[in-house]
Amino acid sequence: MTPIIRIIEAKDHVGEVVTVRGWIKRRTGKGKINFLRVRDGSGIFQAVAFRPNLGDEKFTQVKRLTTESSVMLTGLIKADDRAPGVPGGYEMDLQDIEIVQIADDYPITPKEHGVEFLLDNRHLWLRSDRQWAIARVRATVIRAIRDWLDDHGYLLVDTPILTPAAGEGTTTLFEIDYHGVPAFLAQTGQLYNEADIFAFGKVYCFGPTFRAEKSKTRRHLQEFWMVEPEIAFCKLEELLEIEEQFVSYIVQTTLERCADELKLLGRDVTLLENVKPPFPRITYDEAVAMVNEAAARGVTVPPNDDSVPAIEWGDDFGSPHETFIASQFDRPVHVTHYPTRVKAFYMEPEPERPEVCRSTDMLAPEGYGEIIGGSERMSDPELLLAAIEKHKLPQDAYDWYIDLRRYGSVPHSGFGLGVERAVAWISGISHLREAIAFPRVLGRLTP
RNA sequence: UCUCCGGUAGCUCAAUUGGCAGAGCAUUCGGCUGUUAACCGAAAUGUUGUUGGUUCGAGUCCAACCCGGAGAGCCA
Repeated sequence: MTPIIRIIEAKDHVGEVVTVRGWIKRRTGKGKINFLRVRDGSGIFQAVAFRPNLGDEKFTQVKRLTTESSVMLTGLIKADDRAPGVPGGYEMDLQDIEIVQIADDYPITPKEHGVEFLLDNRHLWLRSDRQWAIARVRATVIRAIRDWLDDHGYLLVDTPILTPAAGEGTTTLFEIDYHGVPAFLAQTGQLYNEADIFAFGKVYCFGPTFRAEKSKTRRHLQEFWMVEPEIAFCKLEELLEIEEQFVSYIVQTTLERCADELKLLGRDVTLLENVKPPFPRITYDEAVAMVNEAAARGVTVPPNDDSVPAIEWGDDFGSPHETFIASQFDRPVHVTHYPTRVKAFYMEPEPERPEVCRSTDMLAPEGYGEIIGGSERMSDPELLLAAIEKHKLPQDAYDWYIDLRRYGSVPHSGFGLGVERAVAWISGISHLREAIAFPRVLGRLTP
């Protein structure tokens, strides 16, 4: 019985006879030699089946292997510069083979496929090199998120997914039947996070969130994962520092741990190496001036090379504006102090200038858009009550939320980071649908 | 919801002015000792998204609808 190893461990077993269990990605052959590209989840390498070494009977079995057939392969691990794979450079000289199953005709071929076909076959598409690399980047990003927060005194406190009508942007909520009462899938855990900080100081929630927006772009999913830290005794300025330390750690950790995966994805990592504090900070006022100056010059932005439209002070930025602003910097940029009227009711107004609020968006470079939205929250109960009235929200639904400001209110801040947007940005992939195993894009619920 | 683009073999696409429905890949068979989307030879592959219309004749023109993609708005 030979030892069973994972492909990623092959480099530690050069000169040994071992067994690898996995799937045939592709078989190519030339007469008495066949090359098996093998995947086992940990990595990708090739096994070389050479008829004189393997014997006629086993070689005949090798030639029966179809794409995605499952096998147990035993052979000698050799270092060879010609050997492709991830990490590559090592291959198996095949000595024995046990076929677990000969796979039926596999629908996904090495040639190009359309988006619809691939999404219909998402359960199989996940087996491809590229999806494997993205899944590993995602897992690494999530681990970095949790490590950083856990190591910096944040307590994980999960927030509910089934929520009552909160009155804010109800058109974007998925409604469900909660035993005869309408309920909604959560689009944020933030309000609950605010309750949690008064009990636990610094908290985060991490889970799926739901937006029923009719958004059909590369930057939108109906269901996506978001991490939302919330911090007591924290004002906007401190929040900005936390955000950039957090994002830098995620990016640098992923660069370190997923070098092979990013290489497979063709990511230009030099653009990520810059992602270290401090990040540039501009105000909404400055951003508006930048945009309008660019609009006057007729600057165009990807993806369609449309010119940057002018903006009037007080309006929110559209995607082309954000793309342009982010393109002016070599790392993510904080844009702070948005007009109060375009932001959520709970954001703390700037005391000297209440028409703007102590909000911040972090825009990722390379057109990936807003990856973080955050703010200092309103801490005064009277101001909050007035804001709820001004936004014509049902006051009784917010009784508990106002309570938080009545029993030991403190300045506090928090933000939400979209996991798929972060993964897409770090991976350099163009569409969020590849940043999660089973994406929920508008108009699709399967597989 | 709006704007633009598309739907032809299992997959990716082609088809001239409206005139016999075609390739490559995948599949099957044969050949070859270093392949990286192998190569060479052979075989097999169709309700052209749906419905209706114009026409001697429609993949091609017209209308409606269905599905998909890109973008806008909104957001992470």
